[in-house]
Amino acid sequence: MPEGHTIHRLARGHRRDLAGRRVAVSSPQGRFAAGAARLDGRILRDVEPYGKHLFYRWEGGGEAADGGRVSKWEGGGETLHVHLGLFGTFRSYTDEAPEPTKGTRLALCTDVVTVYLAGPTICALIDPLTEDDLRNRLGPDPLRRDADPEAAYAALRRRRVPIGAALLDQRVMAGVGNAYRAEALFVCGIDPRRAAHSLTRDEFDQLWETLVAMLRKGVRQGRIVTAGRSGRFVYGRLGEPCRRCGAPVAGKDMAGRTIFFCRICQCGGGVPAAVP
DNA sequence: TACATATGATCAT
DNA sequence: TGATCCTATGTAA
Repeated sequence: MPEGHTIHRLARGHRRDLAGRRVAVSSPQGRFAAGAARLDGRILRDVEPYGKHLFYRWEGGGEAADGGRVSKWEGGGETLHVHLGLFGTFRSYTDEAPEPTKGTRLALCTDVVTVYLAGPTICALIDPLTEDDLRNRLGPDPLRRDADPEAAYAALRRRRVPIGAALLDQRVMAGVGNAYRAEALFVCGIDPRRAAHSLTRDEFDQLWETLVAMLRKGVRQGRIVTAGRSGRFVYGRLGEPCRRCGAPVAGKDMAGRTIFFCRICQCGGGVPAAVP
């Protein structure tokens, strides 16, 4: 589930349900017990998405358990950082919440909602310097208004890897995952095996616009729908007929994951498919 | 019960 | 490139 659209959608929902409210924070599984104790009972100020990362910001510095000794966690600087990785999932319950599953790392409860987080790659408190380092390593996020596509273009021109690999590199742009890289390259008629730096300016512009449109649609719909009412062009369709030309969809390992593409429709600078 | 699988990322070699 | 970490779900046995 988690590419950038999922993260931005979660941020919206959590901002709506949790921000401005006092939150009971716990870690049923126990692996985030210390962090949860730091946050428990505080008011969530805001939730910010960036690429596949979520940042939860809290009011106040909390009452230090050790009686007020200044630590790096105090002073209002701590932020909850969540990255879902491949397996992470959030679940929200507005009615009665079920018992958390065995792997529930984090529980956030307000008077209106209970949120469970299981399986994240990252669930940790970070200080501002750590957050800076992290964000400086991320390329522009097509879903953010402040995204600067020039930075992504410049990064692509420097890469000596295939464009299909470069799109998964979060330093190039943040938020694109295995499904969107395949779908966007298909729509733009770009062969994923081409060198990243070989993209023309026009090709890059079209690719960026396509990703912005696709990701936004994903946020609206809560799932990745790129072809027609409920389908996808190539992602996960190995061997099935291409929706444009009928040739079997190809699969190839690229950057450790399978890239799906059409050898006919994406032969270099092929004719672009219709943008959804 | 066991296993395969999944839209991610890091670290070691 | 391969090993590793994280969890839930669906299918096979």
